[in-house]
Amino acid sequence: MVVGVLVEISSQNLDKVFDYLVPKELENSIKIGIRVLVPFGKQKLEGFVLEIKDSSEVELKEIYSIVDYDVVLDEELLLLGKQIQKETLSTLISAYQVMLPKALKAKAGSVVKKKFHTFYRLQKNDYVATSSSQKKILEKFLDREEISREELTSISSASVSTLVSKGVLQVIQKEDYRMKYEASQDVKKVLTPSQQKVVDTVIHGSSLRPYLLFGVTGSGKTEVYMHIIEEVLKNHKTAILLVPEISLTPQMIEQFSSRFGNQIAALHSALSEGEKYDEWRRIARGEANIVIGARSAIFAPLKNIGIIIMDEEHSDSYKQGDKSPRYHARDIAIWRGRYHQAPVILGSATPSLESMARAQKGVYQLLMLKDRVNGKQLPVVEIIDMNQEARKSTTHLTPVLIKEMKNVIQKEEQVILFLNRRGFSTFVTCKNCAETIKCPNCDITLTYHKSNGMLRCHYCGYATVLPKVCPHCKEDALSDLGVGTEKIEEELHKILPSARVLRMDVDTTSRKGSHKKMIHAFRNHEYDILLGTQIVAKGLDFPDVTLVGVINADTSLNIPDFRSSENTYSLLCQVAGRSGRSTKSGKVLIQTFNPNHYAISFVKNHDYLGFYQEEMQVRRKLGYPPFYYLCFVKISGKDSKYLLSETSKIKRSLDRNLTHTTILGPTSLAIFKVNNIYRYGIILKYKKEDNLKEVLSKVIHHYKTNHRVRIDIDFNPSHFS
DNA sequence: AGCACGCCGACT
DNA sequence: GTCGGCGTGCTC
Repeated sequence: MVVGVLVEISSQNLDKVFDYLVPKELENSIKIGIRVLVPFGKQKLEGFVLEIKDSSEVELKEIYSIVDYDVVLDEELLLLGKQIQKETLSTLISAYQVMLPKALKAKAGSVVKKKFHTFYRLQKNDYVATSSSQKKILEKFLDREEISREELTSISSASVSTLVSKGVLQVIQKEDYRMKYEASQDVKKVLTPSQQKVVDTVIHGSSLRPYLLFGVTGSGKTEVYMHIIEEVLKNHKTAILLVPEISLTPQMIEQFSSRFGNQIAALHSALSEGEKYDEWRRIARGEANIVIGARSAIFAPLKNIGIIIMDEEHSDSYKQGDKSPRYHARDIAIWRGRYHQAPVILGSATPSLESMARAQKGVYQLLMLKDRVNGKQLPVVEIIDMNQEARKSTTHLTPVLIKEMKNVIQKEEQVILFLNRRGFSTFVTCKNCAETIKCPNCDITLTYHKSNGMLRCHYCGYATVLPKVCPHCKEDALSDLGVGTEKIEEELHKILPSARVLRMDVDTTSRKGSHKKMIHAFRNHEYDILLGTQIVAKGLDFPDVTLVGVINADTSLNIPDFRSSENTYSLLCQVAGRSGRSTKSGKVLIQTFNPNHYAISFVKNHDYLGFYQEEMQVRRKLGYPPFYYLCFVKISGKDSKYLLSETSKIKRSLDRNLTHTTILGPTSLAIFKVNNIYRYGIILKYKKEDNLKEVLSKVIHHYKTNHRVRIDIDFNPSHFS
C-alpha cells in the first residue's frame, strides 16, 4: 500500500503530494484525511494522507506512524481546501491548516493532552458481591448504567479494582471536555409577524440563493436566528452561526447555551488552544450540533449542515488578510451551504455594499426587518458641529454633550461614550520641530501608554521609555496628541466629578474574565458612564442606557481607505443602536467636524438605503468595488534596491499579460518598513480578467525559490498593507 | 522549512 | 592554504 502525503510545511515548492510505503501492520488503519508521521529528508514531519494507491513511480520510504486514527479532514473539507487554494492562490497545506485548531497542526513532538474522566460500567449482572463495599458499589448500578470514579471515592478503591479485575466492571475513559454549557430557564420569545415571515421564508424556501437579512438594530435578528436553528435541529441537521470576534461575548454565548444547552460549541479567541481543541473534538464527534464562532468557525467539522448564518456580515473581521490563505468567511459559507444544500443567511443592519449590490441584482435574496421589536422607536440622533463647538470648549466634550450627560445621570439612567479610534491612537509629537516619534523597525508612529510611560509599536511590539527631550531637535517640547480613553476619562473626572466612569479598552479588558465583570458591573448600575472604543459599539444590550455620545466621528472617516465612509456609517449606526433599547427612549449625540458628510448625515435618520445610494455613486465614479474587483499584490524583502528592481519586473510582466486590468503602482506601502523588511504594493482593478489567477500563479512560481523576494496576493483585500 | 552541496573572500 | 559566507537545489 502506498499513500500520497501532504507534509506540514507551507512552502510553495513543497505544496505537492509525496508518496510513502505503508507498513503491513498499519494498512488497516490508513484512511484518507488522517495524519501520519513521515521521514522527509533529514526531518520527521506530520502530514495529511490525501491519496491511497498501490504503487508509485519513485523510490519510496515508509511512513513512521499514524498520528491520530480519527479522520481530521473529511471529504468535504478536503475538497474545500482545494477550492481555497485555487481561489486565493495559497498553498494547499495552509488551506488545510486554517481549518483545524492549532493543536492539530502540531509540529512533531508537541502533544495536546486530552483530559480523561474515568467511568465504570457493569459487565456481569449475575455476580454476587463478596464484601459489603462491593455490595455498595453494585447497588449504585441498579438504576444507572455508568458511575464516575468521583462517585465511588467514598468506597474502598481496592474493591473497585477487584471488581474490575474480575471483569464485573468495565473501565471507560471519557474525554473530559473543559467547556460546559447548561440550558437554563430561557424564555423563548414569540416572534413578531415580520420575524416569523423571515423564519418561514428560510425554512421553507430554496437554498439556492443566499439570503441577505437586512434588519435594523434591535429588530430581533438573534431571536430569528434561534428560531431558525431550532427548526433545523428538528430535522436532525446542524447549524453554524458566525459572529465577529468582538461580538462573541460571554453574554452572547450564555444566550445560546441557555436555549440550546450542551448542543452548542463555541470557538473564539478567548479559549486556550486546549479548549479550542476540545470544542473541535466535540463537534467532530457529533456531540455538538450548533457551532458559534468567529471567522475560522466556518470550517467547523459538522456533518449534515442545515443552516449557515453570518451575523454582521459587513464586518471586515470575516476576511483573513494578514496571512495566507486570504479567504473571506462569506465565500466559504456560501460554498459549504451549496455543498450541504443548506440555506445561508447574511445578516446586518448595515450590509456591506458588495452584499447589498448583489441583493439588488438578485444574486442574494433580500429579507427585511424594518422595525424594532415591540414597536420601539429608533433613538433620536443629533449631530453636533464641532466647527462651532470646539472653539467654545477646551475639552473634547462639548457643552451640549455634557449637559445631556448630566441630565441622564440625574434620572439615574446610563451613558455610553464612544471614542472612535480606528486608525488613530495617542502619539507623541514635538511642539518645536513637529516630528513624531516612530518605530525604528517599522516606520510607524509609536503609541504612548500613559499608564507606564512607555512608547510602543503596534506592529512589532517594540517598546521604549518616553524620552525627556525630542530625539530630533533635543528640545523639551514633547507632548501627547490624539485622544485616548485615558484622556477622556481624565476630562470626565474634572467636568463631572461625581459621575462614576467605567473605562473599557484593550488595556483594561486584557485580563481574562474582566470583560464579563465590567459588563455585569455596568448593568448593575455600579457606574453611570461606560467609556470605550470599538468594544462598546457591538451587540451589548444595556436597558438603562438612554444616551450614546460619539466623541469623534471623524477619525474613521479620515483614514485613507476607500471603505472609510462605509465603515464610519456602519460604526455610527452600531453605537447609535446601543441607546434606548428598553422602554425608555434613547438619544444619540455625534460630535463631528464633518456634519454634512453623507456617512454622518444619513445616520441621523437611520437611512441606510440613502447612504447606500450615495456611496454607490462614489464607488462607481472612482471604479471601486462593487463595480470593480481589486487584487493587492504585496512584494517584500530586506534588500530595498533589489526589491525595487524585481518589483518593476513584476509590474512589467503584469502589464504584458493582463489586458483587461488596470495596474496601479508599484508604490511603497504606507508603512514602508516593518521589522526591517521593505514593502511595495501593486493594486489590480478589473471587472473580468480570465487569466488573472494563472498570470499571478506564474509570478508566485517564479519567486518560490527566491528567498530575497516574497510575494503575497490578496483578492478583494480589506486594506492595502 | 531544513539541510547539503558548492563556489568565492579574509584569516588562524 | 582553510573557515565560512549564503545562493541553489532537493526532500517521496
